[in-house]
Amino acid sequence: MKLSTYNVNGIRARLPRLLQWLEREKPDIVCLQELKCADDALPVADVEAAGYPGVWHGQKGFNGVAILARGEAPALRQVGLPGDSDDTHSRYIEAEVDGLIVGSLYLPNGNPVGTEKFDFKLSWFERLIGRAAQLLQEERAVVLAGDWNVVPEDRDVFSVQATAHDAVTQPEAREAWRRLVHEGWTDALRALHPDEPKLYTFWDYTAGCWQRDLGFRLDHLLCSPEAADRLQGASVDKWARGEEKASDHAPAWVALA
DNA sequence: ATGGTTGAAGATCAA
Repeated sequence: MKLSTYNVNGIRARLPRLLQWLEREKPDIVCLQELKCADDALPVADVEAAGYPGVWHGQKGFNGVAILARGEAPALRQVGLPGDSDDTHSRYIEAEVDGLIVGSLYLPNGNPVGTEKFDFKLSWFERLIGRAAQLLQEERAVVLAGDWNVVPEDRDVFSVQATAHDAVTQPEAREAWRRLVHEGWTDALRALHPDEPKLYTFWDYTAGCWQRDLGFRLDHLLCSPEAADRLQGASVDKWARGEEKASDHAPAWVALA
């Protein structure tokens, strides 16, 4: 079973690329982020026609997450994270597919540091950690996949110096990430590629970053112990970033037994 | 030269 996560950066603008990627890679389960599209404007019929029914949590303008499954509709478990009645962002959706619990998440970017946006990032992260703890208590196979907007370690970004003031490298965000991982989650990409320096999943559109391979590792798949026991592979579909009209993120995936 | 690009919205914001 192959589970992929893909920040599409606008599903309507990206639909041809998304359908091309689904056809080529044939993932069994797909977590999408940054739909940037209201629920009533989502290209649900096109995605279903490609063989992927899904559960969707759209939002006009920005955010938006979904979970797709090949051939069978995911069973929706939860939309949004509890704990903040003022949070109107569509950044979390959770479903069950073929016995696997799947969360698709888009953690707030948090730039610029020192603003309420960064505070929101950290508070949202705490709410996610709370949900993750509940999931671990179920002692089932769970994968939390998405755009975490966190660079876990210095080696996961092209330049520490150039990104020193970016919200994705801040110590507070990394501390939250480590605290979550240490609860018992496996960072699948890093676990299966412990010595690979460039596990990048995002390359900025500007300044020729893609052409020069100046990337970030921002998209992660965290596996519960029951899912980690089934880990057979994990990688990045880097080719997708090089296509015409590509998202600035590449899909990342895990293969589970 | 404080640069560069993209998407969605709408005359900017978020990334």
